[in-house]
Amino acid sequence: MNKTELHNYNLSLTLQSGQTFVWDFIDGYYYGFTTNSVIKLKQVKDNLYWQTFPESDNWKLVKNYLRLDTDYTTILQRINKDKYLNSAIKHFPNLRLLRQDFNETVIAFILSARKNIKAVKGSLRELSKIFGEKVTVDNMVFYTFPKLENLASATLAELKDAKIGYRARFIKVTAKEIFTKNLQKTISALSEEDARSELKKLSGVGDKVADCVLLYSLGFDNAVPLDVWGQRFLTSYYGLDPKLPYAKMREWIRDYFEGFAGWAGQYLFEYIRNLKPPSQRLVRLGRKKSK
DNA sequence: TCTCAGGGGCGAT
DNA sequence: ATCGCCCCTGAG
Repeated sequence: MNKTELHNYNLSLTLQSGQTFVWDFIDGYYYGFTTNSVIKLKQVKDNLYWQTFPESDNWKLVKNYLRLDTDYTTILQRINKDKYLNSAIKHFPNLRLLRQDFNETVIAFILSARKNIKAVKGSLRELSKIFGEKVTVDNMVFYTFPKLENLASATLAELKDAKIGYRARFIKVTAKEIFTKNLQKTISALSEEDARSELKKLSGVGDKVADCVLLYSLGFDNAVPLDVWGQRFLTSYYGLDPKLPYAKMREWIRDYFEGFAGWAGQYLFEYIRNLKPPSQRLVRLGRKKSK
């Protein structure tokens, strides 16, 4: 494998942090699938061992994905402004944000609606198995992330084989929309506000999913996906009214963290999900009875 | 076997 | 702005 230096980067934590669903930890290595490649990674202290398949040695892909061109130290200083962030940073040192492919991010987070992380991972692997391309690495079979044109031309029944339920229609319509209009290119060139607006026109994409794409793919550090957990830390830690609409909550946290709310949100997300302080009762959010 | 929530979004009102 | 519903899974 190739080897390069890697500083202030917790690869394991980052790849398991819920911003991505495509990585598996097998025999000491992380294997992740993307549109054209499977990536194999391992961190040993300040070194990164890496390889790509079937095209080998694609450093550009790895470097871009891991978002190594980031002034992490400065960002940490900016967001470390209260006891919650201070504690989160201590518990989850060197947690980073990735820069994932646009198409992959849109598809993955459309799937995440009303699904848990494990279920999203399962569905993505099913879709890849059905619509991706087989790649054998270390005598194991992986499948590349499905291309949009394949998802767009699939039948709803085929898509539903991936256990994605009502999201099948969203995936099909949005894949076709992005592919035919080349939206990856046009949206990538927009400002954060305009990009959010365009993203929300896509089927299955609302505020939360749009913010995921803005932060995890397009690199807008101040975009914050406020899922149920985000709304919980805002109400539990910072005293926001649970009834505040999404846009108001977003406005508050963006104002508070001044430019890097996305990073702060990622730390707080890990913190509240994994530590769950016993003193704090989790707020129940907007679940209606369903029969 | 049953209940419940899961990193929401859509469409009707 | 609010509300019922959407399909399915994993956990308890």
